[in-house]
Amino acid sequence: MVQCLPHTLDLSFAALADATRRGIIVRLGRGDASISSLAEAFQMTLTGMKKHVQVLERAGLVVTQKVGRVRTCRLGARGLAAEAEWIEAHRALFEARFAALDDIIDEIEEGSHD
Amino acid sequence: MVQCLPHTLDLSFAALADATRRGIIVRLGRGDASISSLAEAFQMTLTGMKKHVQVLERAGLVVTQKVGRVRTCRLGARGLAAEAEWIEAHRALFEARFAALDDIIDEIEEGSHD
DNA sequence: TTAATACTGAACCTAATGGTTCAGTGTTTA
DNA sequence: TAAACACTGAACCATTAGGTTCAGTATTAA
Repeated sequence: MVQCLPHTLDLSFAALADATRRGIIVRLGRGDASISSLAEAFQMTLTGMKKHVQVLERAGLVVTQKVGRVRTCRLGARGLAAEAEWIEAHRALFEARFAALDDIIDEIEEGSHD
Repeated sequence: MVQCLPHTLDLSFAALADATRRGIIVRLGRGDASISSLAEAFQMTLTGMKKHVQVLERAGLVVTQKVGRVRTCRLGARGLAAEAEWIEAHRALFEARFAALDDIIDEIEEGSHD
């Protein structure tokens, strides 16, 4: 279950690697928003915001729907489950490494007695 | 506590957005490794691997140390804590949104009775 | 029907990525 | 001391990212 298509994680981690896009996620968490309201909130052109939303959409983090002339953006159903799963699964690696390192340090300190 | 320097998350999420670099993390979880052994494992030039390691190092996910002619890479002490924290904190946003959406769907279905 | 709104697409710009090769430098080994 | 090894740095290349402007199109409001 830990194993998932690398492609998906590539897209979603890349999407999260930008402060504006993380801000968009936070904003959409408080309610759906149009492209233009997001553009205004983040002081950016419509075109620029549309690109950010597209990045989030390709990553599955946001879905959009156009009604009339307004495109409404909302958080995607996929959520952050896959990303949370990868990070949690690999956090253990770091901790295990440091447990091992601590043992080594203990050994060194016991050996030196300074 | 949830709020942290955007810069750090920018770097670490960007570092995680590449399958090779995620692979390096997994690999280092099984033990420290030199640049050249990583380069061989991932079928890449030394120079290419060094760049990946630098990206991970700038993100604080990996630390390196040069002894003699060998640079040894290991997992960084920072771990994935900040990234896990952001993702977990914002996972709730998605879920809350979908709880709200479910309510709306319930209302629509109760209204239509088809 | 005209004007304003909301988006879209193409084109452009600069900087960063992800890789390479090639020419070093310093370290070990024979 | 000479050869092999492990890395380093500069230069290059193609692609992508993150933004812009400008010129549309479609929708809504007056």
